Amino acid sequence: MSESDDLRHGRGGGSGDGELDGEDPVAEWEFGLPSCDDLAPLSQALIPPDLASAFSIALRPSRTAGDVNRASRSTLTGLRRCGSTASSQGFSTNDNFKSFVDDRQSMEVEVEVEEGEKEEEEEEEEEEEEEGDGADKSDSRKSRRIETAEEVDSTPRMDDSQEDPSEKTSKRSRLVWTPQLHKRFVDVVAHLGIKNAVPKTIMQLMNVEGLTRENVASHLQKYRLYLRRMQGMSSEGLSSSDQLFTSTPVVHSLNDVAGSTGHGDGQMPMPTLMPYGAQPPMMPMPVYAMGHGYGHMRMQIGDLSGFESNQYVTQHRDWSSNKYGSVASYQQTASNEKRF
DNA sequence: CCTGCAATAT
DNA sequence: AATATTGCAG
Repeated sequence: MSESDDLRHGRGGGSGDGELDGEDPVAEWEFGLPSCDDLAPLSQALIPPDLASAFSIALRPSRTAGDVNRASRSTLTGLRRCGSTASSQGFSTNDNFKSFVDDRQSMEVEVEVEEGEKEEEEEEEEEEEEEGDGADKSDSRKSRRIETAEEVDSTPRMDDSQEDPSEKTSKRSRLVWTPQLHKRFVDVVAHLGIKNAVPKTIMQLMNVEGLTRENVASHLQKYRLYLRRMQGMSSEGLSSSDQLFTSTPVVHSLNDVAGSTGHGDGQMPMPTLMPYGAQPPMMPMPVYAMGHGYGHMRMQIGDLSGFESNQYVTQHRDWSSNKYGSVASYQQTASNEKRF
């Protein structure tokens, strides 16, 4: 109990905290999220033409405007949530948020159907780095379900009969934290800094339709536990005094210290301190690390500063159907939080 | 009211 | 097993 205090930095009280009210965080939020970079060209075929032809796969015209548009027709639904919550907290920064919000349906949550089994989830997210020079990268990746028909429709599916996208009263089934969703979560958290990384704010910044504060809170709780473990281990071997100094380069408390730790790359934010080979036998944190079938743990960078494009070296195309355009670019000023 | 966290439920 | 809920303390 007492130990948990380090995480709570008294922000509760009342909403007022002054921190949120300020413009600082808000300003940073603007570029906070991944967007253009991730923008995986939906209109782009997932498989190279040559490869496709090699397998006699007919490349469909690709999902262009049509499909994309289809996937994004549920517009302002996201606004309702953001709007209401925002106002309740005095978030009048709509202008800034607008960037995200405006993009509305940036990402739909996926819901698990309890009785019905789970069909395939989203597609893959292969490591499409642009190593260019490397060239030794054969495309012999795993050619998974290549033609996953439409995927992202929109609006979370409820278990079966409960459909009331309007508002509450609808029992959202369990939310499935897909790697994409988690990534978004991590990105937001990482760039919010421990100070503002609270459920409500995270939820708002993630701007995922259907995401509730509870969803985030629950996930956040788990995420924190995970981080704690990591930190605990890494600092364990070192002199305990380091902890006292809180100057440990690691993600000391969450990821506010060196903004660099944030975002892994879809995986967990690995503290820069931990050697890649030093991974514990098995870290429980499935969803992100490998979750369902995404067992590839590619590099876990760990440093990268920021939100720039760096983090996506390994994988792009994330929240599939969303066209971020306005948000544009979190410049790199993203020195993000910390300080203060 | 909101957060964080453990325990507990599904 | 992964999430959701609940209860409690701040």
